Amino acid sequence: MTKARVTVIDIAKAAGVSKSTVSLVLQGSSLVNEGTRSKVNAVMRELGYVYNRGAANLRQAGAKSRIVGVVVNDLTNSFFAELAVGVDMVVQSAGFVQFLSNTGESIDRQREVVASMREHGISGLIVSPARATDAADFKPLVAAGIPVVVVVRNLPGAKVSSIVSDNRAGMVSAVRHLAGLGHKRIAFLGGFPDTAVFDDRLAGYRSGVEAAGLDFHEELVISSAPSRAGGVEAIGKAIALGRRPTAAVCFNDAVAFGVCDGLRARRLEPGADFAVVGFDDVIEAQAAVPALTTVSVDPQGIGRRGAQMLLKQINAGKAEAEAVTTAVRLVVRESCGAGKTASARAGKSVKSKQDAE
Amino acid sequence: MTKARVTVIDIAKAAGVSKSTVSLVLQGSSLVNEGTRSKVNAVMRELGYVYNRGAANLRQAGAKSRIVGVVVNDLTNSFFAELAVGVDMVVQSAGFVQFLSNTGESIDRQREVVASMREHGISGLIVSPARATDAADFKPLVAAGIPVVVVVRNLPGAKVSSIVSDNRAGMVSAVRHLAGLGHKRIAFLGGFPDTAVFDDRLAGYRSGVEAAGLDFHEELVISSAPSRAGGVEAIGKAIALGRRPTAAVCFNDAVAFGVCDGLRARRLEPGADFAVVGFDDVIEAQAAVPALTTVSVDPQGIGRRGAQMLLKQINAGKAEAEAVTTAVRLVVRESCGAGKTASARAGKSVKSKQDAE
DNA sequence: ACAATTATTTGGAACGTTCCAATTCTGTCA
DNA sequence: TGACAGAATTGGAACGTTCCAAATAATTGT
Repeated sequence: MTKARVTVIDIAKAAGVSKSTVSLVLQGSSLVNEGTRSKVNAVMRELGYVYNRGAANLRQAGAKSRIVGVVVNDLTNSFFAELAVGVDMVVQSAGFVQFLSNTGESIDRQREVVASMREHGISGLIVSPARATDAADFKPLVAAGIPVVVVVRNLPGAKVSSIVSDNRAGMVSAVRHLAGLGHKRIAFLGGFPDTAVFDDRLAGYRSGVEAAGLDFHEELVISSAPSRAGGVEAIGKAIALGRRPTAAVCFNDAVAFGVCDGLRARRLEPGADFAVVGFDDVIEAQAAVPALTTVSVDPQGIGRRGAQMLLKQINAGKAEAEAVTTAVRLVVRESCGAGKTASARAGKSVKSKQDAE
Repeated sequence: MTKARVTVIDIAKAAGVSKSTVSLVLQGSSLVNEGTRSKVNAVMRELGYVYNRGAANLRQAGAKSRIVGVVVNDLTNSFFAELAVGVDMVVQSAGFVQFLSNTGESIDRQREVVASMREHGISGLIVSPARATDAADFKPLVAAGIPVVVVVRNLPGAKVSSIVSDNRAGMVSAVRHLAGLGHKRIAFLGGFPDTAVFDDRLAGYRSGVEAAGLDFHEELVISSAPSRAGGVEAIGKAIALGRRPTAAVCFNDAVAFGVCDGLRARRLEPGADFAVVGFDDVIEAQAAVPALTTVSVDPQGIGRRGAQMLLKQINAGKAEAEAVTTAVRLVVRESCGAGKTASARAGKSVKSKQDAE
């Protein structure tokens, strides 16, 4: 129960050196004699000294606080939780620590947390922006020389780095797979049309359809909330169609699960009676029955990659914005009807390959 | 692209007042004249001032940095992700910000992140300790007057607050439910025996069994890793038993899912041929087929509650440790064989009630 | 109009660190 | 031995805020 906090001056006094020397030791400078260094270290341990990073980066103005901010729009979604874990891994082993906040798609909340993070002097920010985020919102940050990396959702006008998955290519391969299984009418289900991610995935769907020599039908594109409930709704409309589709690619896995629910409610078995393909490859995808065929995007990898990019920019002082899109791959399981029969070894993922049943 | 950071002094100069006055405004003091206040605020907005919290809490020594540290052992597990979201909610709306780190059950990592958080001057810590955490590890923190709240896993010897779910009662009600369905041989599957949580749940199982007038058989307790794979393993051993059980309560949901896998591999249908009950109620529980009957612990609620407790202690200066255990409730779905037949409306949770089929 | 209050405002002096310039200590070499 | 280079150390002065005591301005009562 020591009263006052032990400071660098206390250490200096106890070790019989000056505070400057202690500071030097703290920074691992090579200027200090080996003997003094170990003595100082010993005293620090003995007195239970804890470094005061706040004071430090008050002095080294504007420099490195070793804090990175991480803002995600929905931590409840395991996709983002994985992403955060990825970020944490590289950030942590670089000696940084992460401020993590959840916006729950609230743009106000987002503004608040970003402001708060700024006050705390973050040296960089990784953000998966809430829907309808204004690109200008991050202007002040970059103007202040704080690197920003946008992940998962692109932010059209902003001059910041971004890293998004290859939504287009993912959908193309999903459609190609279904077409290879003989499907002629393939629907695109779910998602809000006002987002960049939706546009990309839809574009991929369209070019996949055309590449397969099929016709693109407007009516087969049915948008809905990107949720399980949305999926139920979308498949309902799809089935009500005059010429109903026999397969669907879904905006994301949540929608795909909803589609499966909707199918079963109509006594149709996903996989056998109707092919379903998701997008994201959330952890539940391989656990579900039938296991979901889906486009895997490796959120943790995105997190790691984004963190690396950010750290690079932090260290470089000021790097210019770069935009990378990460590869995705189709993981064929059961819900598309192509997988081997359900076995206890569910979850064994198979590289995209058109092994028709 | 302003060069230097704008400080309280710049504001003072521009507004024609002293820095002290600006500081007063910043803290919302009632001492300052309404006119000056609004003028200062205007100037701040105009110059794009950002508060430097680091400098501030350097001065108000040891006081409030408005940062709380959150350390979880496995963020990938949606249980903990939800918990983090719960914490974030209350912490955020109290004007705090959270440092979140993931230990991945590594005790070294845990030590590192806690140290790092301390250097950053957190004003409190919420931690779900990694397995085999030494109670003494948090001694320095509390000695320094930093409140610590342990969640989910108890830390026997430590003089810190804790909030854990009522593991015992949960298991009692699970067993009671199964017994009410007519099961006579109920197994306890999964989990590592060296943890406090395991002990509690096992104790609950035992007293549930005895309360139902059944005999406790050592052989029906089969431990394993608390994972899906562990569940597969455990059910394998259970089935190999001379007199095999007809139902099982599982250490957690992951184990329960593994048990279902293992049953299906042996052509047994969970729910119909063998009753399975989990623990935790992770989000996948209601999505799975069959939907998992499980003990719901509301991780988000624990997060909220823990955060409130922590904030209370932070504000109180120094509150003594309190230990709370939160109520749990059995959610009856399909995997125990008691649920209504699987419908599209899966996920409708039912309050524990012995509605035998 | 004057003292007595009360309402505002204000210069330093901290807080714990890092940086700079300057100092003291070693040897070493002529 | 004295000069000199290099190694090791050191005393302030910052950094941007808050706090304190004290000063100034505005208001009141008489």
